[in-house]
Amino acid sequence: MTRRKIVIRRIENMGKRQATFCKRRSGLLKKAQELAILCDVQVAVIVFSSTGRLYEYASSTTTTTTTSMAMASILQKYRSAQEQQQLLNPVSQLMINGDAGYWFQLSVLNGSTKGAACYPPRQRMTSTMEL
Amino acid sequence: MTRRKIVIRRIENMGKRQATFCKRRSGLLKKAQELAILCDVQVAVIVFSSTGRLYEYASSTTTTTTTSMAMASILQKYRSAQEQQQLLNPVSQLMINGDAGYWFQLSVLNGSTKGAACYPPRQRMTSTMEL
DNA sequence: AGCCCTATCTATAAGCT
DNA sequence: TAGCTTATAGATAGGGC
Repeated sequence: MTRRKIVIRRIENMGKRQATFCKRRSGLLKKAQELAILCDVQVAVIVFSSTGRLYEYASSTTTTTTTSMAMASILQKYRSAQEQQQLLNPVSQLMINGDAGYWFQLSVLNGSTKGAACYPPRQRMTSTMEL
Repeated sequence: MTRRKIVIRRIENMGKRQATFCKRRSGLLKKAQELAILCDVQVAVIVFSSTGRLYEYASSTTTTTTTSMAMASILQKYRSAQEQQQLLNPVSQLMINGDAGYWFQLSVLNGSTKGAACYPPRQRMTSTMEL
């Protein structure tokens, strides 16, 4: 982007990587806010540094007074959207929404269809789990 | 940014707003991916258009093979981080993590402190709810 | 670890299809 | 409504504190 063009791959030098992280992280959050304001849409961004530190942005509405509330609202909507998608095309993904409270399992095994849906989930399903 | 400088406020013209949304949305998702790769960090972006259409990006790991899984992983981590924050400073927020399975209610009413925590949640709490 | 500087690269507003 | 073009605004790599 600037004094020299760079290739998009992991920056090996730790100091440079940290410096770039600082700059680009702030740039990303700014862009997210601009998008939300300019286009009047809901935007959520979550970033975890390699040390586990959290940076976030969530566009707010009249009913969301804090970042956490705004984020919660968007994540709620995201979960709903994922459910819709799952219902429309149940076999497209073995697992969705690993962190949500809703679970749908639909799979074809040995020529017979087995299905299960429960809320709240009793057990997390993974792609390697035997059904 | 270009032929003319613009102010960051809602674009009133619907056609222009849609066009800008299309461009900036793709720009944001690209920047998110670049940040994740360059700096080797976890990044999640969720965007909902005004019509409710979902656009997303989630940096993947060796254990996340789909976008949904990658997103789930990051949202899981986000929820954990929010819990940590809440435990460190319980009164800082009335509600956190509205879409998660953990709930903490701590509030001061009429001079007396009332607290409650339950999992899984029996009822969603809002900022206007009587405790 | 975070700023400043600034040359350079990238994103994108307008306009047109 | 999604692309294409181009001039210009914005982001940022490298370098120095």
